[in-house]
Amino acid sequence: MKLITRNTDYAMRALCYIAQQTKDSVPVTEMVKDLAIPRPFLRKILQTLSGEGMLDSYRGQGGGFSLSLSPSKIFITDLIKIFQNAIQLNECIFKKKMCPNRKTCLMKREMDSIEKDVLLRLSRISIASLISNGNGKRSNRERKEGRYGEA
Amino acid sequence: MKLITRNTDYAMRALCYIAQQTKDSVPVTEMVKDLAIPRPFLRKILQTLSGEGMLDSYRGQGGGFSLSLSPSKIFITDLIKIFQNAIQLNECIFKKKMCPNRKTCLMKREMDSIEKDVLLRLSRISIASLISNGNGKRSNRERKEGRYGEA
DNA sequence: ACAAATGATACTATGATAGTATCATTAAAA
DNA sequence: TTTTAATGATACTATCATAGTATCATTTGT
Repeated sequence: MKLITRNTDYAMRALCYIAQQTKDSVPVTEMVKDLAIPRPFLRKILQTLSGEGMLDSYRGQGGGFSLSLSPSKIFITDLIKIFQNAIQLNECIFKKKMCPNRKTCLMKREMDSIEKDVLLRLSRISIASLISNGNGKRSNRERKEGRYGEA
Repeated sequence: MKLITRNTDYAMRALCYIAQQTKDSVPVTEMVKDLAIPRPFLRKILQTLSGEGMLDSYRGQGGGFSLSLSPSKIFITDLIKIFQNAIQLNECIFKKKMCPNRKTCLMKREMDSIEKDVLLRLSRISIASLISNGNGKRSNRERKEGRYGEA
């Protein structure tokens, strides 16, 4: 019963990471050093994000990836849509077989409502809201301390 | 991204079914006729429910299963606990690596909160609330109409 | 030319979920 | 007392989404 898969998880981390860099573009090699993500997997994920228009990519030496959108305009639900087939918590498990005296069974109604609520809440979490100072750039102090603190 | 697995789903249906019968005990053979669940799978599920103290079982000819508890005291979260290892929607995916300037990252806080809310809501759905008249017994009219209506 | 990057794409591995199979035991009924 | 219809226990197999790997082609700065 997981809400977020690795794909989505890693994508979030990578986007946060890129958002926090000052460079024009960030190569995979650099991300792999800081984020604990297998290189080929991360590569695939970034390619997907690039294909989906969330990242701009630059080939060749000195190339890498940069955000196509402002960190405040990238939401977790966007990533879930890309990496997790269905955002469907239920699929009318009773298929009209149960709850004979109701137009729509309580189960389905509740599940639909829960799902709607979960998605609404996830849709409010942006990349910007996940990084420290919220402006998408990492402060010098943060950069100097290296990696991400254990706090 | 499923909240409810087949195990849980089938268990719910079976419990609803049993709750709606007037007999003292309901054999698998009978359930299989009405519910669209593979017999050996349903058997396994019922055995589990029996082992967990949610069903009483009677062996031998004329045997079967009956509810150990009132339908109003059996909740979906009970079944999820039995059949779905973790009721955990997230597992602190950032593992303290992100959100350097916060004691607890927004992501984790939000996910925990969402999870709590989902579970609270699921914990309110009882077997009784899923069956038509709520008293755990099927009316004669309902029984006569056979199966479960498409309404 | 070389090195360092992404693009495209096919492949493998793992694990949870889903489902099957079989033999043993019980108990009512013929 | 034998048969039959039920559950108990338990081991096995199948499927599928998730997770991850591998490789060759292309681009581009030095």
